[in-house]
Amino acid sequence: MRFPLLALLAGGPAHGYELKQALEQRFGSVLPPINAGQIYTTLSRLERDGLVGDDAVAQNGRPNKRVYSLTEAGRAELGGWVADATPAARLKDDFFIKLVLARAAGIADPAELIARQRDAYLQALRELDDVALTTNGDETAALLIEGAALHLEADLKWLDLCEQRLGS
Amino acid sequence: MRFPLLALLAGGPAHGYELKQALEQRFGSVLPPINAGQIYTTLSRLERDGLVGDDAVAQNGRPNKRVYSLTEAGRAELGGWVADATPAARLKDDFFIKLVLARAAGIADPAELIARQRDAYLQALRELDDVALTTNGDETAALLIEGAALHLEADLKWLDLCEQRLGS
DNA sequence: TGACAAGTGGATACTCGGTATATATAACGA
DNA sequence: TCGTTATATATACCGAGTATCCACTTGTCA
Repeated sequence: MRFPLLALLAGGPAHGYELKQALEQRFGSVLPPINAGQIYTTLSRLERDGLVGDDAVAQNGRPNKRVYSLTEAGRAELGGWVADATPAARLKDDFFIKLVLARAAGIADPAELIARQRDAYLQALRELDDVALTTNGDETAALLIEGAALHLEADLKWLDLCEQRLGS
Repeated sequence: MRFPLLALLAGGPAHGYELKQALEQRFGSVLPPINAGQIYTTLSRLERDGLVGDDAVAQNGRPNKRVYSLTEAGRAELGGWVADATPAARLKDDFFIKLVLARAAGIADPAELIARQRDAYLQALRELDDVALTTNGDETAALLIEGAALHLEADLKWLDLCEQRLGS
């Protein structure tokens, strides 16, 4: 959450609510709704770390708006994030851990686990197709969906592999 | 962490240190080392939730060992975990968010970002190959590595897609 | 033999991401 | 005018993960 907020602030000062809306506008059609609280807690951490500054703007009647802007340190931090490649991670897989441990404990048939998981992935793929139909012209959403589909296809291939190895 | 511990306890009562060793034995060759603290905090949460019970075992000189075992509720919870498919998730992608926001803020060239990310994925693939050479005969590790490789290949395909769409 | 590392066994404090919920007020339509 | 939605922020809480500390035993090597 830190860096997305910094990236948005690179476009100019903004207060929490604006940042939330900007994120929802860009990703809201496919990503789960953002919790407002997280925006504010993250902003206060960024401020604590000296990456953003805070100007209070008085409003009639309402509580003050807090307008955040990037500091030089924040701009540098953001530059580093953009310059560095995003780490790949992704070695740990929840289903695989379940498969291995459930087999070891003798509490499930691996073949059944794999079959059920395959059904779930296929179902998820179909749901992605449905979502894709509702996002007319939204390039960002379309790409996100295709990325998810590619990952699901990789997961399905992996299930096949697991089936072969564990069957033999 | 909760369910893996429950799954291990399905094989019989054990104390924290044994659970840590069991996990490391199965996954240690490829997954990052487990922090012991997390085992104990998770066990205490499981106990708070009534999923495991705790017998203190006195030891000469040392502090007591705490031997945990599954309760009926814990066994039921574990059964539910095994029976349900693991959710797919994976719509949110850190690199993609970076790509979209950095482009919008005008602080990076999308083509460059993609090129750098591709290099990083290719490098990660090579590193996976290296790790694969060191895990002779460990079926679990081999599968985990092949799964990671499949995901990286999906990521690479996705980068190609992003390049096409953003280039046009 | 004496020192130092490694193993056994456990606990606490802290950070971050995420969720839920509380609190005001304004605008707007039924 | 009454309820809903939008504006705007804040706090409390949880789980995952990391770092660090404690205490005692065993092995090992100079």
